[in-house]
Amino acid sequence: MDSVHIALQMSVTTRNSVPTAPPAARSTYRHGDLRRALLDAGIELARQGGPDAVVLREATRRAGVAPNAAYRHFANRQDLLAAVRAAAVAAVAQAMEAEMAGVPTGGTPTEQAHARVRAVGAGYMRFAHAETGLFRTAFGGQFSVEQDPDPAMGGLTGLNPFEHLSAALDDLVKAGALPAERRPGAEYLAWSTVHGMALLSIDGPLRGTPGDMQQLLGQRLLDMVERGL
Amino acid sequence: MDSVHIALQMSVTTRNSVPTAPPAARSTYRHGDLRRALLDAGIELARQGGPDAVVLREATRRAGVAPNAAYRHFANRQDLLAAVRAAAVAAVAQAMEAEMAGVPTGGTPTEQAHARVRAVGAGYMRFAHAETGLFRTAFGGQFSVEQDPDPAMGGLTGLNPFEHLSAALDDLVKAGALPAERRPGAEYLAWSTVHGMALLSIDGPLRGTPGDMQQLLGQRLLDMVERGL
DNA sequence: TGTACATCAGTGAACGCGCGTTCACTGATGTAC
DNA sequence: TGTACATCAGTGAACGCGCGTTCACTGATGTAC
Repeated sequence: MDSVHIALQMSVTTRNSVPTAPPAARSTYRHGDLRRALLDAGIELARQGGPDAVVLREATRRAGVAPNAAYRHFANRQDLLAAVRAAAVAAVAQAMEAEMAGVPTGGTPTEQAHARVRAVGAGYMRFAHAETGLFRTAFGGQFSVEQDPDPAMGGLTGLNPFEHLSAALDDLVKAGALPAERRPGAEYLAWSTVHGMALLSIDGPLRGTPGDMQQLLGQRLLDMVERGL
Repeated sequence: MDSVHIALQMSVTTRNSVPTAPPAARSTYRHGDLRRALLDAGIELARQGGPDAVVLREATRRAGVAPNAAYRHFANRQDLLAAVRAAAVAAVAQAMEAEMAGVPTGGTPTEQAHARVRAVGAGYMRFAHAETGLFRTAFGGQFSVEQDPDPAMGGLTGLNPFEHLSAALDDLVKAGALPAERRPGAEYLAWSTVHGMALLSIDGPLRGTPGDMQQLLGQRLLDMVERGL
């Protein structure tokens, strides 16, 4: 979980950013980096309340700026939300990367490949649990991630979550652990599975279930996918 | 698809209802069955626009009644929405029942049991596709269906969707097609899978995909579950 | 190096919106005698 | 069978809300000469 959080911080703060101006009681007339400040505020809102909580006026309030100032940097509310969404998707990608970084390097290529697929899925579910609001922002409403990939949605490796999954499945084929004729469309089968469990854990009947219980169910789910694919 | 639609109509109109008063230009001061009219209007709104479209004022408008008249029959907007949700969940149950009714009666108990599980899953996904707005209302936001079952959420058999799934899995065990030690929690694995695909088809990357393609993917998904459980 | 000026980031005030909900009411219904 | 009355379903008007967005503006910045 902490790795998830750290990954997120990195995506939010470290990436391509001029150092942010002091957030409280700006003394200068110009803000310095209002776009970044609004985006950060939007991300924080999304984190706490999901996409619907990304409210233009609240973001400007937090940035200490008049409501309409936002229109210098975003075309409208949708535009801000899209930027927040991209950051949220990128954070998912980083959660996957963090999970993959923990995969032991030993073992046969087949074992490695399986471990990577599992890491991708586990990262996805773990993120949903640890950063519910952002997960909802990324994948809760309408979304598409696969074609015309937006670089802003990539993690540190530049790959977005869908691309991570695809790559892992390709490896599975290369390692001979997945028959090539079953490869096409397999992303959607695997993704469905993990996506469904994430949502059941967040919104559905698994909401109250303790974390380690969910962890366990998640593992069984991944077993099922591994066996069933 | 048509079976889904018919099932829905039944849940909406036929069940436990006094015949609805003529919807246009009421002449009497009293409405006759305003509660039912508001519920029907709410269901129609949900069907077209999901849960957020269930707007109190719009429902009263459609019923030809002053906005505050709704408060004679529902405590508030939430209360109306909950009633709509129950109807939507019941409609899902009926979609499953319609699908199960199509299962051929021949075959071994094992084949039968497998076919029932598949029918439950297929009904769920088919409903999501055919009645997107209602599906979102039933299972799009926060929901729980399993404990303290609300009879309003049952289909014609009285079972709600979760109970249908549970029963089908129990049968699988009885038929010897699922080891008993794997039974606990299996609902959540199966449900996750199908739930995820439903949402990916509605909101996600599979949105544009033609129906028969989705049908095919759905079948592959069910294959995977069958093999993996 | 100094000054005039264009640029454009942020301001202040205001708008229209539709919503959920509350108030004191009115008029139809059905029940008690 | 007829009348008085309690009940309560639906009315009409109004409220406060926070939102997104537009307008004409002001004041700091950096560039051209």
